[in-house]
Amino acid sequence: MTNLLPAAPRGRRNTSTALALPDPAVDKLSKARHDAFLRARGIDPNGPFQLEIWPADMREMPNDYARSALFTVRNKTEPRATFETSLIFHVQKEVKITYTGVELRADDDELVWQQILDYAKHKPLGEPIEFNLHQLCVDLNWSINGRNYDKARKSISRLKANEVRVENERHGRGVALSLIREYAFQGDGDKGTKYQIWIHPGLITLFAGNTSTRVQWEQYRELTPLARRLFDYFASHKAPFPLKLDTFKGMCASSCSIERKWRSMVRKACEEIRLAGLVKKAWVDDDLIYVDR
DNA sequence: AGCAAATTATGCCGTCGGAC
DNA sequence: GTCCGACGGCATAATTTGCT
Repeated sequence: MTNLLPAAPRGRRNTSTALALPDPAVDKLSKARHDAFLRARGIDPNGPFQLEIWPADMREMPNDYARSALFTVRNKTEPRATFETSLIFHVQKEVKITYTGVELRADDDELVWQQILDYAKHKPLGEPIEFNLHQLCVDLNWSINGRNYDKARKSISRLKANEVRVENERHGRGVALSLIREYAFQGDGDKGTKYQIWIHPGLITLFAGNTSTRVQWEQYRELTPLARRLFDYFASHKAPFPLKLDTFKGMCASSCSIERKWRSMVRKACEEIRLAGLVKKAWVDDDLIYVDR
């Protein structure tokens, strides 16, 4: 569905490799460790970096994001919060994510970003990708109307206006980047529909090796936000440990204050991912969420 | 009048609180 | 546990308005 994009330039038609290492103050030791990390995963640390081309019916997300509260689930009556270098909840203690910007929700931002990455996979990271809002809405299965165009515009703007800092021991160094590095559009900001987007090459760190998760897009994009986050967790593990109800609540940054209510919502989400055919079985027992894939 | 665009009405959805 | 309602976003239908 990305036929408005040119075919992937596979060759080594290089843009400046200086782009590849944007951090001016990176010390040699940390760079060496990071280079080794990339090399060990078959990636030339000098770039150019390109996402692996996953199948057209799938989308991909870094595990470090999938298991964190970067994308939240809250009632839409609750206004989006603003964060400034706030520590974002993460299931694993050894991963530290610090976020600055407007709260991103699983309801829209998560899907929009995944779709944009799908456009981006055809080119080396750092090169502009082009699409229009009609295409985006079709790919998200959002109906084509002005409101959804506006929703997409706002989402793109939120994805641009943030800083996500990920520190994971395994990476060899931390990365701080914005989910969208830069974008341009044609025409009026409120009405433009043709977009150009640049993704930061540093994002490759989060995808390097076996550190990201692929999901069946058709089913995934239809999930309710809560079910989507639940599946994010299960999908990102080969053999998922049972997840504590409370941990999952942290992962969603939910503001639900009634324990029983939370339990019942999660049970519904379990049923939903089962019905979607994404898992064999998912259930809540005592304070744990189990899955059978 | 004839048509399309704009506006309004109606009903559904997901999260969350609360009643029983 | 089930059920219902508030809330605001959304789709769709029904209706009005504006233009030629």
